[in-house]
Amino acid sequence: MSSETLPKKEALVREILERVADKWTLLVIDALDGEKEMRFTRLQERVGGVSQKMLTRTLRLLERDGLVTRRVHATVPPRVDYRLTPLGASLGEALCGVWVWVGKHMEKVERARHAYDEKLRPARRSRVPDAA
Amino acid sequence: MSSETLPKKEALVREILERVADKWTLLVIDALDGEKEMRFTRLQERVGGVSQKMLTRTLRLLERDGLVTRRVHATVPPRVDYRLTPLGASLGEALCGVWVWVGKHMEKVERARHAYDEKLRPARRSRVPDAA
DNA sequence: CCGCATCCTGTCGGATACTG
DNA sequence: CAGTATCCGACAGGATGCGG
Repeated sequence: MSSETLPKKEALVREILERVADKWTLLVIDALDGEKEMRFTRLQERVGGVSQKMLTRTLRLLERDGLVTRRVHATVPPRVDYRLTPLGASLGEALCGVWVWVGKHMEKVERARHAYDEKLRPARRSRVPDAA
Repeated sequence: MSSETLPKKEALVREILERVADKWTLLVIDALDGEKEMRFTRLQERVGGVSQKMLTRTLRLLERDGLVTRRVHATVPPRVDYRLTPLGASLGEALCGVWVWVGKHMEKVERARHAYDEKLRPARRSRVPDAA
């Protein structure tokens, strides 16, 4: 954890964090995790709700970062298989802790939210800036 | 890890993940982690690069989720202290694995990126959709 | 089937100015 | 100091249509 690292490394850490912390990346890694290989369409089903545009983009970036491999079969109709690299799988492991946390504590979070929202019921609603 | 949960729980997990996975939340949790309490401005310095608007919003959402407490001192000039709740600290622990991963593997990621970018040098640049 | 190109919208998020 | 209010540009990301 923690902070005072060299600004160079610091910047890179942040960049990678922001890369991984987008809307779909974690879900794609999760979907791929534990499987040998998966086709594009199957992956899209497993993730659920992702457009093919975003799935494609997400997979390309993961491929670029060396976390996922992309294998194109020269068949017709085309078939493309994705799988985690060892590096990607190791990230999956690291993320596992977060998944466990969410599964374990999400009800507390839900209760906290309701309590928070209740408390400012009558008067000025929404202390969260830019919220509707 | 993994998938086949009830769609209800599944949705909540995803929502919380998406909440945590924004540009600043992880960095704020990290900055707060291990400290007892921190003032708004100090926090802003530690995170680095965050506008007060985004810091405020991020903190409000964390407060709503029960991960952070907000204490206003009725002094002049005003003073507001933020700190992680036990729940927030436990999330910090879960995230620790991700931090460690990034610190450990980011050089491999960098090398993978360069290799990827090199490989499609001459012809059609950028296989990543919507990239410049 | 996979994925690229285009269009279009909402939201994210920075800059700035103002208040208690 | 710790916000709030406003403006605005940039981009994430969905929908659709085409192409190999």
